[in-house]
Amino acid sequence: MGDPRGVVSSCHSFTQEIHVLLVDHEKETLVSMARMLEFYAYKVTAVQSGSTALSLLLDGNNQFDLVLTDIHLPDINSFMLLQESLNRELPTVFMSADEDAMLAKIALENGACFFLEKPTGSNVLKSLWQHVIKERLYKEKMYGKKETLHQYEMSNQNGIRIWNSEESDLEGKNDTDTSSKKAKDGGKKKARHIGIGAIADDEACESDKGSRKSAKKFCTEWTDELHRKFMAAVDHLGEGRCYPKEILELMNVPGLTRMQVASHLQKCRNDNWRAPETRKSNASSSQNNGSPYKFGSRKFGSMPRLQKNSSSYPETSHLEESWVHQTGPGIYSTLGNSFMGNREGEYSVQLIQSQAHVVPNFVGGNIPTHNSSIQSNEGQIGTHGINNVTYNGIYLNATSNDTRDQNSGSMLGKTTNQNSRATPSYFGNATFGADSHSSASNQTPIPDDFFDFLPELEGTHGFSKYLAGSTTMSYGSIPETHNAFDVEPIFFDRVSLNKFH
DNA sequence: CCAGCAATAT
DNA sequence: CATATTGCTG
Repeated sequence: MGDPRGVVSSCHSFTQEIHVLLVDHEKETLVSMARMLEFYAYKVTAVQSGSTALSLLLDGNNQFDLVLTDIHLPDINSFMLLQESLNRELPTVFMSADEDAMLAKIALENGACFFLEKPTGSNVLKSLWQHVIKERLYKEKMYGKKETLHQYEMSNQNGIRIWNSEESDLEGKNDTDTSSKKAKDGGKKKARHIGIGAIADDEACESDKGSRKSAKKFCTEWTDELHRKFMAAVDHLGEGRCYPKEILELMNVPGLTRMQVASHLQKCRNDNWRAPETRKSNASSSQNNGSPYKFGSRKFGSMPRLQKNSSSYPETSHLEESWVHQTGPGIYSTLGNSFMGNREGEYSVQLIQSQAHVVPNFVGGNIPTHNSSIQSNEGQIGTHGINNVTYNGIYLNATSNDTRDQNSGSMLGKTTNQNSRATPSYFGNATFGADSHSSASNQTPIPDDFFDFLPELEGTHGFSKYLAGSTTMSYGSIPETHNAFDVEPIFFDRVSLNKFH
């Protein structure tokens, strides 16, 4: 790792590199793809011949996470490779230079999880890791092994993790009886339970005795990152005026729920929260001592639900300093620095969380069985969807056409330090930021040039159309609930904490 | 409907 | 233990 180019890539937050077995007879393609993959922090083993690939697979010394191969291999039938790959439960991605839809279909039907057209855009490659995750999720669901995911979760700093509710609610609590209050049926059932979360040390959760597979409760760990965002939002809103809902919107963390924020807020108000690092040490003595996060008691305001006084709305001045005009992916937010910013003058202000939009999503994904609604390319791949964007401090409700993930060309030279990393996050059912229709008050037309700097989508989308039949398209809005594996890939490319020596 | 709080659950 | 959830009050 430690990508010398400082590239923010989607793999960085994994503990483990994703090891790709790349197979392509054509040398040029092989090399360029390998480079691209490495650029995105994959570990790559590139081979030109199918037989070599096969033997690598067979020998078992290599722990690949994903196989990416041209479907046309001169020496062997690529489906043999596929077969072997599937035997090892490796997600397998085929690619092909020619647009052979039939072949693509066959490949998908036979277990390939994706089918790409060559040449393949970097954005597609960048998102390949998601197939790995998806595969693991699938295994977890099938076999109930959680260990599979574990290693990936361990280092996810931002801490978004997926969980799919739906299976749990079947048995969990049907609320059958008593009809308490919730019984009003209505729309949302309890689909909301996603989990986001960061991993925490996790062992805490070993409580499952095996019987109830899905009873797990996932929590989000309030990592520094998350808390920083939280604090930034709080600061932005003003001490007396920080309500969970607004904080949530400002934080703009997919999957985070209002309740969670409220809970965290509650804790912070009581000064009961410690940063993860400072946790494990003795809680005994004066706890508030060494913690970097110690707020004056009245940092959050107790709850003056009053004055909407516009005049005293938080000065934007300090915010403007923190804008980061990054040409990176996606979205720009002002959040991020205020809390850490001044601490010991250690960090410069800046950073930003950019939320790059949807990447060619598991389109074409052929994860066995779950009927899920794989979203169609045409419909969803773009960014019709997540539309909460902060721009110059103003919430936009964008309905864009093409703010997709971009290649990182523009970030090449400038992103920076070893601290930069990306945190891919994925989730099952999530509540995104604000709901799109509520606060009309906050909305503002998008400046004409807002999307101008966003790169064009390049590359191929793969063959998702073959699944279109079973698809629920969702243009323009986030579906309320997702299927279990309907994972929305969202990248948080972030450059954070630029240390100023 | 939502914020806030406290207690309780996991 | 840290979070999530619930029940209650406004």
